[in-house]
Amino acid sequence: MENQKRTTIYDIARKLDLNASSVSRALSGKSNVSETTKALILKTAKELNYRPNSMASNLRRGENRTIGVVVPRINQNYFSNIIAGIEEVTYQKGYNLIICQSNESYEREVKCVDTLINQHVSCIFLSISADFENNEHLKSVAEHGINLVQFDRVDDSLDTYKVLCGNEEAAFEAVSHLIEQGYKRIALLEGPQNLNIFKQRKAGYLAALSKHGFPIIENLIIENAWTRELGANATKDLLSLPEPPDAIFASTSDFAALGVLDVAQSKGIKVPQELGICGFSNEEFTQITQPSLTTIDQFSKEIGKNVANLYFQKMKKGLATEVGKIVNIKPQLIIRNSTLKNSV
Amino acid sequence: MENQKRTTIYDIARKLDLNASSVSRALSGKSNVSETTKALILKTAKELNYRPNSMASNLRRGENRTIGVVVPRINQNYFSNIIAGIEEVTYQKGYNLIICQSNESYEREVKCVDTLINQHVSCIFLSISADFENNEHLKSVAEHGINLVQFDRVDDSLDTYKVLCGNEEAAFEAVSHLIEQGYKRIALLEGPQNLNIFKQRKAGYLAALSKHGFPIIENLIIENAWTRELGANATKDLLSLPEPPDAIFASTSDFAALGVLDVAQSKGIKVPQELGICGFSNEEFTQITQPSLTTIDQFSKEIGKNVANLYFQKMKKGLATEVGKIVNIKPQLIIRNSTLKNSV
DNA sequence: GATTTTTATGCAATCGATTGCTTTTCTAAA
DNA sequence: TTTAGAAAAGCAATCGATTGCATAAAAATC
Repeated sequence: MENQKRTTIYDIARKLDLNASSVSRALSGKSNVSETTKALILKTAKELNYRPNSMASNLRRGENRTIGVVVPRINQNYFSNIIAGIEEVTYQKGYNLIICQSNESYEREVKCVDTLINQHVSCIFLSISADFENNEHLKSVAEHGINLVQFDRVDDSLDTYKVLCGNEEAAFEAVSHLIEQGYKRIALLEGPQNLNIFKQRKAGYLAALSKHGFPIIENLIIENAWTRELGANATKDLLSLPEPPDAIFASTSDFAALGVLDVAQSKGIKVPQELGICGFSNEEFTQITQPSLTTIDQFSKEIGKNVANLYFQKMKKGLATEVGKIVNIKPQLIIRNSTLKNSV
Repeated sequence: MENQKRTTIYDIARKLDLNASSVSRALSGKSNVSETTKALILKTAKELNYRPNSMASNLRRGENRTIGVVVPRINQNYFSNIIAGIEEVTYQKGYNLIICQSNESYEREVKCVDTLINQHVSCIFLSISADFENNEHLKSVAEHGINLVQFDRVDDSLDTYKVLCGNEEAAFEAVSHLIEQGYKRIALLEGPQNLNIFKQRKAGYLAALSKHGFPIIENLIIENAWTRELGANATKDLLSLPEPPDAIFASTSDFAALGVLDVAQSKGIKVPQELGICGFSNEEFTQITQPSLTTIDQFSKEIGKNVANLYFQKMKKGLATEVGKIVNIKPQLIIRNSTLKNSV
């Protein structure tokens, strides 16, 4: 069963005493085949259970209707939603997706990109890994004539198409909201600063503080609190300060915010009255916690769609003007109970 | 930039005044090339920024180190974890993944399988869509000499490799647990019965009832309550019965269980004292709800790994004995507060 | 009926890498 | 120095589909 030969256009041609070229033309709907033979070819193709060999036609045409996607983690809500968004568009265009995950490892990211280059994909959609080192591999993509769309975590130094998520803006809004609610000492849980998204979020935080004339207190800024556990640890540290914060902006993720909530609850600290909490990403669970968590929705599926559309609508058509190379998906602050100090 | 030619083995051969076959042998590490020329070839390959064209070599070798995966939805925790598990194994074996989602549509599932067949993938890993109609497309996979591993939602009538999840067993355990906790009228939220996983869960429910001498009450079995909303609606109906249930087993998903909890809370019904709730899948949020939800963990990442290993360890090596064609991943009942009537 | 135009089909090269077979080159034994 | 045997390199076919060009057949025009 394994080694049976698949029928090729030659098999069809032989059976009908035709030339393979006619078969090819008939199957691809070209005009220069008579209706009768065309019908005959289609019929026997079906009879012989013929399937085109995309490897052969891709090779000949020098085009591969396939797009490679590289994300840090497939099974992270944010990314799997982006992929779903991408898939929605590419499927409808008849393109396949090859999906790779870098597992947040730079080395692996490079390998993924390499395979995709070898595969001759038409385009690569990529979001860089947490331990990003340099962009040689990304340059290499362009050198091999492959398009590149970066999204979310991008390398700014490269002039490629990008889909960004207004991180700074969102952080600014979130912190402003906390200030408006009357919180006075707002802490920040920040992510690895080699990723620009985290830099931007920090920048938004700082901008909001300074706009409202709040001092920047270094003690209230905690590095690398990315997970639930790290968020919890950071919170313990923060709350044992002589002057603890009255709000924590977990700019890394909702998971970190959940860690904050864990600690607050175990210490009997009232949220939002004594402690405001704001997360980032609008994970499903944020509306289920008690109290529900204020967070930022990034419209991940939208991002995915935009990434794919950027390729199909701009790059592929050669509309490579400098205008519109960067798309910004404005995130939205979702205000929930965990920061509504005023309304309680 | 788009239309630059990529360097081929011929370019390398020409530059070194060699034949392409030597270049090919050198690059693929074959023995019959002298060490000196080999080194020379490797050097110039690097200089010319050479990348092998997998389309060409796949075509020639008649083998594509690529595996196709078809799932109902990419962005569903359960499936994205399975994919992550699959990817872990396939990556390490140097295989690529082409990922497709059927969006629970039979028509689309067929199309996905078709493209994968055209792509000449080595194997297809598939979980069938909710509106499954027939298995013609799956038969067709085998007819084209492509391996098939079904997982989770499988078509039993086909003799393929399978990874199953002990649904009946799990449901049996869950319902037995409810009975042990003293619940007397246990309702079932069931999923579309054309998917055998839901049939099996129902069977487990019925078996547990009958083992403990409980009557089967048709009114307490609600069809097709798959989402949070449908789960909520079903709960409203159930609770307005003259003799309402004192426990609800949401065999469809944790989302349905969440819908149950929503209604219970809005009606002021105490969980678990007045109403026990059990979900299915161990979604992240189930440990966050108040009370936390009893559910069933399916070890989705494990399932993915097993699917991939089944292919690499058994099928590929031709160990296609009838033994071991089916792997069962035993799920685990996670008991949380939503069903602990006794301990309160 | 002859000629031009259109349409249908065939031929052969091509995409890039692989591989069985042959030829050349080198090494080592006689 | 000759020669058997091994190693290295070349030749050419192949994988399956596509496509420009040539030829044959049919249709349209005069």
